[in-house]
Amino acid sequence: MNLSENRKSFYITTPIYYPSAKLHIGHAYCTTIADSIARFKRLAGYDVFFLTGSDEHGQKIQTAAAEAGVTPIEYVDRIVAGFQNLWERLNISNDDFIRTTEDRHMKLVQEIFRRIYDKGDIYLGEYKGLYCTPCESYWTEHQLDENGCCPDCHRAVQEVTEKAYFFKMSKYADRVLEYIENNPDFIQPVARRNEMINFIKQGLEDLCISRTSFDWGIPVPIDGKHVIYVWFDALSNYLTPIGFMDDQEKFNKYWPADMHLVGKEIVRFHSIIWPCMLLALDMPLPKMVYGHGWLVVDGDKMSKSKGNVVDPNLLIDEFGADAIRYFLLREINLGQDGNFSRDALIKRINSDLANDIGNLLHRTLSMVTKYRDGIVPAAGEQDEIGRSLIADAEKTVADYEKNMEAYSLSDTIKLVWAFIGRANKYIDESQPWVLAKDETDKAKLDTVLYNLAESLRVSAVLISPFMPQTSPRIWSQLGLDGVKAFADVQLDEIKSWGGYPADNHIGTAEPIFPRIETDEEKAAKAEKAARKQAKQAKKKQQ
RNA sequence: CGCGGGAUGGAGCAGUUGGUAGCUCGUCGGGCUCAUAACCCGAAGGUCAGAGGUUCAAGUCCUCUUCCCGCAACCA
Repeated sequence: MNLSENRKSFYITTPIYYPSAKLHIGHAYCTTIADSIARFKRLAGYDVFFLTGSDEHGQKIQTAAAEAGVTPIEYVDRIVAGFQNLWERLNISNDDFIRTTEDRHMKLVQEIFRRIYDKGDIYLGEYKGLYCTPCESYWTEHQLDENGCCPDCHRAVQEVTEKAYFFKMSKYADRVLEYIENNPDFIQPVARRNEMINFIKQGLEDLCISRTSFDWGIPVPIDGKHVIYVWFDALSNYLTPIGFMDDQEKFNKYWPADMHLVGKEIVRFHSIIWPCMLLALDMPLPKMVYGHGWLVVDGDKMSKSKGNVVDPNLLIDEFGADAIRYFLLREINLGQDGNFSRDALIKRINSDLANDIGNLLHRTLSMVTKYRDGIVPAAGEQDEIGRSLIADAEKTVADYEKNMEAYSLSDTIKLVWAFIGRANKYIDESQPWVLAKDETDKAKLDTVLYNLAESLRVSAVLISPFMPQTSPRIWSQLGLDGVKAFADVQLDEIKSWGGYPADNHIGTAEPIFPRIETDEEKAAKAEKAARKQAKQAKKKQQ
């Protein structure tokens, strides 16, 4: 019998991003969160499906492509290649990448349109909007500039009416409200949930789902003059790659989704419009919509006009993917806005990555080399300090799982780093350099070295959802490649102490995170060190 | 009174069902030398935006005020 048949499934999605421009650090943030959760779930033994993609239709794309002198599909092909490249560089482990321009998706959208139409929940009506003719765009009243004109070209807009298909969303408002109220965890965090409840209580209007003013979209199956407008096209992406049209078994395994991770500004679409659509299709609703916060840059909202948009590719070039991932996940509390700054990033890299875990690995390997010719000995009897370290490790793994199941990523990372700190302290407490001087302490030193190697093995596994590149490097330096490929390691394997094989030879040691020093920092550090040395020299003389 | 979020030691943040205010960085002092001028210990520093109220007890609940920030039917 195949064990995998019985595994619990877990389906997680990010929004599909709009390729009108390059992705920025905010997109990377969202996708990194989803990736870390997906990786954790796999580590914990779940059968995971992790989806991201791109939302490629609409007026904006059509216009941008025309300006660039290419066809819309040529235009999006190029930008979407950039998306995929970024995810590769960030080590995003998505199981599929959905593009709304793909055949498989267009067929699905037409199918659900037809089903809901046949049911009588779609009707032809009139869409009234404020239209800017030169820009060929509709605007809402709030989007207009201070003079009530087009926010792009600042010319007058006119109220225009066009025929459009509408989805009877109002019909499902009560049922969605009921679902939200009966499922406290459906919308996270709670602040967003309250907002949504309020919003529905104000009453829902029917939703306009087609346009005739542009044609870069999926044709309405019953009316060639119309293309399907945004929500039916975009939200339904979550159904396409898991077999809605062609693989019922797969579909049943993964639907309903366990988690739609979205930015806070689109919580409404995912927690109201999307459930209404699913109800019209007589389908189960997703278990959770999680609205994460936004990144502000040095305290300012990121925007093109401010020119402070952060390009994740440049950050990866400079600091590496894992450092960026670590910073985003550690520094920002899921669900709240968070601040991104270069200074804070460098501080985190130096203190947490270089000093704490990097140096723990380095000093451990160095002692194994120096005292035991590169072989991690079997542990002798554990003394009290050793036992406390072990107890700490086991508690850390248990708490880790609890926190990750609750999606408290930042708290989880703090827990792991508390353990790394504990291991560093263990070295000071047990003073291996003293033990090394006395042959009668041989067994004690063996135990210390073993405990450190094992602590690092545990740590490498714990950090792997967050830093998927770093873990295998630690694994390799610990000499574990020949024992087991890191990719096959499961969380269960660190739940009890002693998994590091005794008498194993370590690999080649090299710093995993070199410190990043600006010139000023270097100077300040040098000065401080000099002062300290002078003081110590003076003391010796006395 | 459109809806909502935030205001906590120099900086960035935690504070679960109300019960002596924590973390990281930085600063200062000490220890150690295996290590990436790293690591470990200790200290200083906050009347928790302001005012009032509930309570034996409030950063935590209620009211008001001030300031910042989102959303307001396609900016993650």
